[in-house]
Amino acid sequence: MARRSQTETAVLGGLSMHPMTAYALREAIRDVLGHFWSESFGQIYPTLNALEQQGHVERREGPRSGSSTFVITESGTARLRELLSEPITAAPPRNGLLLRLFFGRVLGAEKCRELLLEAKADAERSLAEYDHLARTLSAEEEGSADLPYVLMTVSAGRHDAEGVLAWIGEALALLGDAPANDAPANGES
Amino acid sequence: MARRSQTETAVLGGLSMHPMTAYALREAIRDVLGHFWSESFGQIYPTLNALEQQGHVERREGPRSGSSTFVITESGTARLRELLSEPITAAPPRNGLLLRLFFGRVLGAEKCRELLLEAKADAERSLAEYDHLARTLSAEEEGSADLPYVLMTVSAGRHDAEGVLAWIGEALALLGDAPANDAPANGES
DNA sequence: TCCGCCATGTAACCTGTTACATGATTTT
DNA sequence: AAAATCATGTAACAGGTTACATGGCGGA
Repeated sequence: MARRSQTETAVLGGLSMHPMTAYALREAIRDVLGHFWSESFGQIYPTLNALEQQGHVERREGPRSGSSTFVITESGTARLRELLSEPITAAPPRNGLLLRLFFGRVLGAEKCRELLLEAKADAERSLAEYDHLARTLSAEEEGSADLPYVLMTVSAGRHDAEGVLAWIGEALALLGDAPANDAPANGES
Repeated sequence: MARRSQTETAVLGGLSMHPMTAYALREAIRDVLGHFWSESFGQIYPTLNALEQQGHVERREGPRSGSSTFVITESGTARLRELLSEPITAAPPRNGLLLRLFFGRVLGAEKCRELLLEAKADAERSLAEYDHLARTLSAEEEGSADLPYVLMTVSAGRHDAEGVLAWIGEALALLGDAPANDAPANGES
């Protein structure tokens, strides 16, 4: 089995967009793939060394003394294509919010409501970020062949956040929310 | 400290509903919390032993020779309440589908479309399961104080699946799929 | 009788995060 | 000159899965 399962994919994928240092790669992953992926230095550096030894990336002079810019090779691109074609290994689900709500009788309705309101604020913040991101990317990367794919992932985030918001409305209703500041009830159920 | 394990929470939570063996606990987690949580034997057994030593659960005669039924104690319930009140430790995001789509230019539009159609089928299957689950639970657990909380988590699953379906429609459009063979745009059902 | 499920546990093995150690370069 | 940022890497540890080892019990 693949040792560094999907880290290899993320690293090669990042370098497939343009060459960069390990440090920049991590920043790119954090800033651009952040809503759906993450990697830490502790994974990135060893993975890059392994990929270099396999000839999938090459080390070039970096922007500073002692730093290296990594460039993906032909074989690296082939390897990436291979990795992207492998079946998706889904992480076992672990949703801390739902775990708490499931045992809501023990936690208490009031705390549950608080959790839901927090989650609502988070989702709203995310939504705004996705909108901003979509606009920025559409402008900056206009015409790029990558753009539709990138926008697809942003769209996933938006729909997810919207789904969460819709759910929270329903969940608060299940908790028997009373406050009169709420929106009118919807017709169907 | 490093992020705490929520296994303790899940185990105490499970036992808070009713006493059972470690084996049954794992089955319950798989079958009932399955859409948003998972635990393996390798976690459950050591956790139960630790909880027993702390006096949070007690070991009783099990349904078979050599088996034990675990019962949550007063202090166990208090501990559970405490754990449920702790801040949620979110797992770093890792969505293998979005990772593949992001690098879709390398993978190729055709493969991307296939991935999306697979995901669509999954989401539709999930949706049906959630609907079935909601109906079954509403009937079986009618009047239970746990019911609204349980339904809340099912509702989360449903909204998530719906969000995925909505997203997939948009994503396929971004891929430049053929005309409107689908019926995506019109009102929610 | 034999198979499959209930039941308990452990050990090996990954995968991945965090903290640490180190230093160069840019900015203030 | 000090502080922030860029940059590289390692070691320790946490959290978790899988495979294995073991055995009782019920039904075909």
